[in-house]
Amino acid sequence: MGRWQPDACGRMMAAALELYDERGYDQTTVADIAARAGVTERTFFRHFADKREVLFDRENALQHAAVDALAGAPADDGAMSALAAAMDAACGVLADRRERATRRQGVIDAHPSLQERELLKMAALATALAEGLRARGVAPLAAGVAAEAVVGAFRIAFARWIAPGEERDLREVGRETLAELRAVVG
Amino acid sequence: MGRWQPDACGRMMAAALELYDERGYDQTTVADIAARAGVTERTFFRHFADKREVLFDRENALQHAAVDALAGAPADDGAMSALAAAMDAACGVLADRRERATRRQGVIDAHPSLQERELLKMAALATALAEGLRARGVAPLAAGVAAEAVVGAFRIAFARWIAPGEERDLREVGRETLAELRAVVG
DNA sequence: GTCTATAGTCCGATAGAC
DNA sequence: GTCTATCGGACTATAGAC
Repeated sequence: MGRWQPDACGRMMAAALELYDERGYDQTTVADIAARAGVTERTFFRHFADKREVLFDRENALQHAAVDALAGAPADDGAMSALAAAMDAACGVLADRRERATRRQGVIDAHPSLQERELLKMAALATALAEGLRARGVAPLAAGVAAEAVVGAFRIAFARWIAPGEERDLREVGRETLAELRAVVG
Repeated sequence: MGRWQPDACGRMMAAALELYDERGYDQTTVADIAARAGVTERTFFRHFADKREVLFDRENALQHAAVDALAGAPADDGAMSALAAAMDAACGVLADRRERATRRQGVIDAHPSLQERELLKMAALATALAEGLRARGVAPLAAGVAAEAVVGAFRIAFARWIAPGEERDLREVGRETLAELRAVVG
């Protein structure tokens, strides 16, 4: 065992979520987070680009799962079928973390800066999915609008899933939301 | 004539766009903008919440035009027809400002912070349109997914419109993009 | 690990319009 | 007088530079 406690990154992420939740984002300084995680301020900024980024998965597990599922969908599936598989995969990543996802989203919803960062991540997801569709031979314009629509549906499905009283699995809510998208747009 | 030159707000917005364009967002300080506009730093922050906000219309003309058009659509129009009217109205607001819109978007595309802010504005637009649809009697879930999809289409239409070589009116590009959305999702 | 620039806030003061 | 807009300076924290 080395000089430092292991998993400084994970400790900072946990400390940040706790503090943002307890006393609010504005009332929490990076120094507070670093102190609770047992590191220095400098270490925080070596791991995370800014105070917001600590709330977001640096591995981008959600995006990778979605993009992989898209690429793995049967070649003769249409754009929407492939996107449905991607959405299912994305939902699967979060499905067993409802508790933590709810707390995290509460923090994000409470501060516009955090909402902005989340929207940027979602936009990156849409861009990646559109790229994946084009790689499957979908026309560029169709790929763009379909990816945007499905990511929008994902955001809504997620919001419904963490709402009080919702008991279903995220994948089920996602499928229902996607069906609604087809119904209302088509 | 008073002690101050009129339209300090407009001068700051113009100065900011010029400076962000000329030397980049990071290389421009609020003091630079204030100096070029002939005001002090303090005055800048009285008008704009932060350094990013100066690039965004405080009147929210786009959102108002879209929401008004949505409310004014025939009562027996479905969600997508009403949203098409809203999109057309939104396109109309920008249609005769292609030059300025292109320059502004170039600045935004060059910096993630500005993209985040823009995405927040778009999310607000989607929320407002979803609310407008619910007021028209559209079911909440359908209203949400339809509004998200159409705002996504609007963003793509806008990007295509300002692309080099595109000669058509934004409204025409918008209608085509919306048709593509219906085709690929339905 | 230290140092610094700059974003952004808070206090109050002041000058003009009405 | 009230109302609104500008200005001055001090202050903290973020974020990047050295």
